Amino acid sequence: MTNIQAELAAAFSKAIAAAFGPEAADADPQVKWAADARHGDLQANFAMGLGKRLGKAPREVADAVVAKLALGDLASKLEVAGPGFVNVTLAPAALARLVAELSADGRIGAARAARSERVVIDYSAPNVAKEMHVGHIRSTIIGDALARVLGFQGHEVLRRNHLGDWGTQFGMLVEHVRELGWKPGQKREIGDLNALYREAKARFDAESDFAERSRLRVVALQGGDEETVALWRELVEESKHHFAEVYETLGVLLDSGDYYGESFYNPMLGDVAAELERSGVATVSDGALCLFLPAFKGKDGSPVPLIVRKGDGGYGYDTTDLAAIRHRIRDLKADRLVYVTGAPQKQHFAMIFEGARVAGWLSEGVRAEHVPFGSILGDDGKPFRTRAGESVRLQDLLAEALERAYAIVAAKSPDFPEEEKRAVARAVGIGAVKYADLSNDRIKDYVFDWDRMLAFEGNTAPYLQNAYVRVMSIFRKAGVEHASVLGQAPSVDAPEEHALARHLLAFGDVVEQVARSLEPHRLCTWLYELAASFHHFYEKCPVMTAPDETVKRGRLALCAAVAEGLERGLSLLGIATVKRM
RNA sequence: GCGUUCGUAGCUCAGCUGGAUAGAGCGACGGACUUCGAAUCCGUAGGUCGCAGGUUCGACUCCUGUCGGACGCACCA
Repeated sequence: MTNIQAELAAAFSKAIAAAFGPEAADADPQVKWAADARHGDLQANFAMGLGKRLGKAPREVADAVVAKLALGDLASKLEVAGPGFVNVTLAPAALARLVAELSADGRIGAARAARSERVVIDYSAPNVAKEMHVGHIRSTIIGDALARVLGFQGHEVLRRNHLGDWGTQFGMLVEHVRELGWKPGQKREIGDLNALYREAKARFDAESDFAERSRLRVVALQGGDEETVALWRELVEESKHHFAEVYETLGVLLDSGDYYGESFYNPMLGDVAAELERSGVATVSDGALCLFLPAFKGKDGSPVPLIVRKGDGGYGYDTTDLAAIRHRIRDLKADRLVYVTGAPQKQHFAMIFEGARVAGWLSEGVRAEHVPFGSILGDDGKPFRTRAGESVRLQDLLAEALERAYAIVAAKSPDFPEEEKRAVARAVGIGAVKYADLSNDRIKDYVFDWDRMLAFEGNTAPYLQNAYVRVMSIFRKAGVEHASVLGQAPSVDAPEEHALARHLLAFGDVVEQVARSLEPHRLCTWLYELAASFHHFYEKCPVMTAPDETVKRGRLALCAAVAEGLERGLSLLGIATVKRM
């Protein structure tokens, strides 16, 4: 499959070298998709910069390059405009051929990565014994989309769900359930783990002797005491069932094979500390083993360390994260490490990465990236909470999404069988929640608004799903399977057809952008523009009543490519499509 | 105090590694259904891109300063 942007860039580079010799050959041709249809399909913006460098007028430079340009039959029009932009309009035959190719290759023309990397992606990370709430939703949804996109590119994606399943709070929790009479291996209905946690916490704060027993219980847990460990394990297992339900509802890739909680790294902590101490990278300060990083300063201007080993001999999250990064680089041999956690943890991960570099684990050839995201706000601009001021349980949120979507489907399509109503409600409701989260630039906070995310207007999942439904409706009407016309030449003569075809060609570039920037909203923007462009076509270019059979076949072929684009694009975001709704 | 991050139309947001006259949706106003799904589409009005400098042929984009919001800064994740 040809990437038209890359192809043009190569042709321009050649022409630049031919026109101005080797000293100009390194100039970036700056081939981009034209933002405005009046400027053709793609534009090359090298002339202004190169003209400056060569001391020539930009338009002269552009003319000279265009004279050397060999595009074969790709372009129907080349023009030098404005200060020296070179506008390229794709030839109909070439455009039709390219769209036919991409509709049939199963990838909408997106290339597989030149080199398959092993990517460890860390996301979701709920806490055991606490229910998942909105705080976990962004990491889960964004991480899932990134895992899908990177996997689609042909990378080997290792999902890591860094569960909060270890630490001092488990001393408290295990002690509490033990005192409630729990015995390992008993059959029991656990019910509300959250409530157990709250009870334990309340006792911990109120009863000093319980607090003391809890501290001893932590020691027992860390020391491997059989009964303590067994009870802890049961609590963890129970939580995993809860997580699995949420992931099932949400439709994300995470499964039980992806659980690598903090406890997984626990056995490595001592060795990590020993290694850092032995190599002299970490030093003792105030009784704690610390890894000081001069670039990170605290309130008083003195360096803030990573605490490798606490003063009491225990280990905190710094050590766990150091152990995890060492393990992922040294043992898993990852090429790329991706951490999808909230923006407040930005400095923490910058320190972990710097610490890993100082320790000699993270070196050139391995990329470590934190993928920060903002918080979810209510319509009052404050953190999204229930009216009672509590954090919203993820289960409740998803249940409401399904309920609201079901009400819409029931109202619009009352004749659908019950089962289909539910299936559509699931695709639309869950899709709306995911898309609302993914379609904004992730670094920004975003305002949670049911009505907006479930609307059929604007940049929403229902709008995109509906566009897909309309495409499929055409095929239903035509009595043609959309898959049967994939690979056929589309009609690209009308301006709306041309624009739609051109937009499809950019998919591969968009996927690459998402994989590089780890910003899924770029794919959302492409999808929204695809749907909008399809609607323009839909208004102006009837398929069933096309002027002749050739145009009709060409329009069906174009529709099939659009269907592929919508379906594939949404699936990379973890969002389902339905054939009617 | 230091650092990170955000500030684009009344509201919610795009604007790709600086590129042409800054784009959408909602809301407002005005249109389009015996015609492939009107669950949609088209048009009009609406912005000194927080502010001030700077770099550049060219700045919403980069740099400096400044104002406003959010967040972070040693043994909790």
